[in-house]
Amino acid sequence: MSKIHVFNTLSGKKEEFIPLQGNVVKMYACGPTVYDLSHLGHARMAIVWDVVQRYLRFVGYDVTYVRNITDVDDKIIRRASELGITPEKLSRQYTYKFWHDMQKLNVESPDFEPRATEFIAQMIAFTQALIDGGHAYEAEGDVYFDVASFKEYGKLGKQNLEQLLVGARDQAVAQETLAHLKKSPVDFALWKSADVSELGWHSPWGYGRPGWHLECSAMVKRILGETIDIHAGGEDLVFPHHENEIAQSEALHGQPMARYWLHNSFVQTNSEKMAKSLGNFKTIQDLLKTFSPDTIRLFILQSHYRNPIDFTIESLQATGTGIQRLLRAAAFATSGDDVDAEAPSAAAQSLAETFKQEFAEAMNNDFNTAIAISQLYQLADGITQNPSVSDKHYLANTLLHYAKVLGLTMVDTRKNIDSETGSKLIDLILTLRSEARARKDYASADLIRKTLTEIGVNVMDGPQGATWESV
RNA sequence: GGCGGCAUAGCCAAGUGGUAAGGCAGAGGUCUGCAAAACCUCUAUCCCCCAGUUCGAAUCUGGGUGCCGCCUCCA
Repeated sequence: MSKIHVFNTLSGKKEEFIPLQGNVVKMYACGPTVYDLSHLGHARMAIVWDVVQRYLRFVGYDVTYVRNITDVDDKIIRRASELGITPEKLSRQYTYKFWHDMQKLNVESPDFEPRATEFIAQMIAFTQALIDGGHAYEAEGDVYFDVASFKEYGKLGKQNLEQLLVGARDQAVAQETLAHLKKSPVDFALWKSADVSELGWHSPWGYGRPGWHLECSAMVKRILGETIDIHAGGEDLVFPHHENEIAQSEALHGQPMARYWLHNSFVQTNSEKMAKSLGNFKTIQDLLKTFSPDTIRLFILQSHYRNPIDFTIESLQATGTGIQRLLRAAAFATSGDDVDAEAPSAAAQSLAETFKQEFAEAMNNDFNTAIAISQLYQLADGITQNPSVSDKHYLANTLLHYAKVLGLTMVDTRKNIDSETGSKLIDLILTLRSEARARKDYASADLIRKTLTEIGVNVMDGPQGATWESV
């Protein structure tokens, strides 16, 4: 089997993936700031890194996966005061909603899901250590990171410090309030002072709150250690968020913060970034009203994670139609009773082997889920074309197994009728209809079919009688 | 202004030197009382434009054009 290669933002190249310690993989993904409902963009982040950690486990790595929740932030505070509730209440509310969305989308819970407010002590200690090491300074209750003290600043975002200073100078004019506190306009806050009436904590520099960038550095250090294998997140975090994390952590520890920096691209609408600030987003809650979790997941995984996805209802619908073929082929895994009596044929075993190789090849190549999914479709064709029941069963189990590596539930939602009574009623009606058909009373038969269609039940006449599915 | 990315059929989307995966839609067919579904078959002489390197390029180089992201909170 080929080796895993990943695109590392830090080097700008695809590199072979070699964890620091043998089989152990330490992975951290930046999660959401919980001040509003999660949208399709958050779903992409969660699903992409969910698949990466699932796959790494699948090939045998001992993975510790951490995804944080930012629950202290200016936006949370602002939003809470608009709503007249406490920031804690607001963030807790949206944390629960995020968890609910994740569960619906079949995103596995991370091994650790730290919330920033649980690690304030570590953040204060981190900041103090940076001050002691000469990498940070206090100014009127704020603490700033001294960018000039970290010579590699800009290496992740490929930013030139002089250019940044030019840009920052313009910013500084607009934000004079802070400018006088910083040694350099590009210095960023580790700790921000706050009024005691606001959300905050006591620190050696007075009452205040941690800076956003510091949160991740402190939590990574506390939970995973000084050097981790994979640090992941949305591409908008490359600069400045991850750049600043690197500056803080590497200035303090003198060693790489992460071996591989992986970034997912965005979901766009009309070729424009989907974002709360632009008001063009689709919430996960909303989408789940119309589309199945598998449809949403497949839609996201059909594109490579580093390419933008242009979201349209039409393309989601197209994905939903396509997934039916996968589900039908997978259904052979459970149908048939005495299927295990015969061993799969050599041809079927060979097909399965080829499939597994192609699947691994795709995933090993920077998690190319688009290719992996196309292999799923080809396997599905192989299943429907194979006349042998035992082969179908064997291949369908392979299909299911690998679909689940991608986090697809493969639950066929089409037979969802509210109750057993309802199902039995429909079965009864269809029995009556088939009697009508036997009498060549097609007017009655068509009336029944039309009426059932109207209430969302599709009737399909086949050689073995009629079957139905609820849509 | 600086940095980075993308441009492949009607739509979505893989492919980074060897002659265009896959999905949706479309066409034809099988089945059927009809329909739907299912299943089978077909569907880009060509990969934004120009020039170059090469036996050979969608893939590499140079130059254009268009679009997007980051540089400010953002997955």
